[in-house]
Amino acid sequence: MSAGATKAMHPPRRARARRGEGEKLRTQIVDAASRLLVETGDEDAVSIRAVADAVGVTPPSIYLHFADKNELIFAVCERYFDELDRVTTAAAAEADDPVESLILRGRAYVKFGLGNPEPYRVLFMRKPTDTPITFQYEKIMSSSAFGHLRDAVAGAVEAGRIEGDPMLVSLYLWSVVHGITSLVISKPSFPWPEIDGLIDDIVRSALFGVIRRV
Amino acid sequence: MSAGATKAMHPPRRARARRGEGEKLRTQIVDAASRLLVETGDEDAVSIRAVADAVGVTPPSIYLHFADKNELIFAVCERYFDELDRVTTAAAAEADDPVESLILRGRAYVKFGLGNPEPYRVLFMRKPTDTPITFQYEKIMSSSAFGHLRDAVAGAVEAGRIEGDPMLVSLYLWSVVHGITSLVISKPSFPWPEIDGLIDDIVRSALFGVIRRV
DNA sequence: CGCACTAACGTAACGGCGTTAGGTTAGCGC
DNA sequence: GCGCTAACCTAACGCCGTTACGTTAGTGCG
Repeated sequence: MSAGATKAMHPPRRARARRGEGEKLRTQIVDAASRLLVETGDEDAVSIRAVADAVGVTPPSIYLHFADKNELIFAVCERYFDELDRVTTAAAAEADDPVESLILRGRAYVKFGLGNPEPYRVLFMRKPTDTPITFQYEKIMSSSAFGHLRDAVAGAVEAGRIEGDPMLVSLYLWSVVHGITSLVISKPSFPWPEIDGLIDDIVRSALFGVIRRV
Repeated sequence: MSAGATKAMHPPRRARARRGEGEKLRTQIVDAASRLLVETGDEDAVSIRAVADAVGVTPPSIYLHFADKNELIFAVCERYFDELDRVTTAAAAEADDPVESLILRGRAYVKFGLGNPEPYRVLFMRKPTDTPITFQYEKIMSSSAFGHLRDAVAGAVEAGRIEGDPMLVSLYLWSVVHGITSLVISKPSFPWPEIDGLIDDIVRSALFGVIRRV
């Protein structure tokens, strides 16, 4: 498979942390892993050994702060969870109309995913056996991103602009934006039409399916 | 990570094939890999060594017929490509109405994906760098499954039942069914509502967004 | 019948990976 | 100044994909 990116590029051995400051290593590990992920754009390049090298520490030291490799990778990608919420919330605020606001929110979701493909893949396209259980349920359900979507949909329903159960409609809209996002991530060489137009088209068609007719 | 499933379960050494029958090994390899994939339900259990063991041959012999591991795994999953077309085509034939037929087709797509999660993951949810280029473009574009969808959409447009460019609408519908499929595959522990109802709800809402109003 | 040729494999090894058992060092309290 | 323990390191296991190269056995030919 051959994934390794940087090799044998030991920075100077990290100085041992002082007593009571053992947690400093944890953030240094996450920072290094995060840097590796964005620089290589390849999850496989973020190996325990590569991260340890980047921090200036030996591989087993990683396990002082993470149970296994997955825990580390998800610790890195968890940061993108919050940013996804920030980005979609900001986009949704650009329109007053509830439906138009949902459209902007959907577009922002897709563009964020396409702009951060590897974190998105880890968070939303992974095999469940390689996904910590909290990232299958609570972390999503209680995430601001999903909560804000549900609130927005519920608001649009109350305003009489959208029909249906807010939860079902939210899952529907999530499916749509996740669908195009993950397809483009997985098949970038597919002859997609102009991407911005496609996204707009898809999101609008999707919302048109649950809109309240006059 | 620890993926290995069966270990040291050598079946008797395979007898060498006769002259001119070297291709027999290839199908035996694909068969064994396919069996491993469905039995374990885990792509990682399909290692070169495990497949070689199952066939009764040594690991390097795999490379007589496959350039690398990905080529083998996709050779296995390619079979599901055809079955996906068969299943969706059969489902679509159950209704005369073009729109209702598309709904049935969509539901069949999702259920097939959920029924074969690992092959679906390999075919449609993988990292592009681990996906043979032909599976990003030609194999999909020229696949009967996608072609039949486009034909069905085009027919519905000509019949005046659906609005829009057939290609764009097809990509839209594909995004929707792939979206819910991949989400459920990736997050099976998410508190989904009753799944059959959800699928039907989503597919109907999606088609409602491109239907022609009277 | 025997022999060279080559198709159809096998042997041995390289460098990587995640992970674990157990040892070592250094700062702080007493 | 001394023991305790937090904060690491050493060494290794067993797996992985992949490669260079050696071996065996059918088969057409003389």
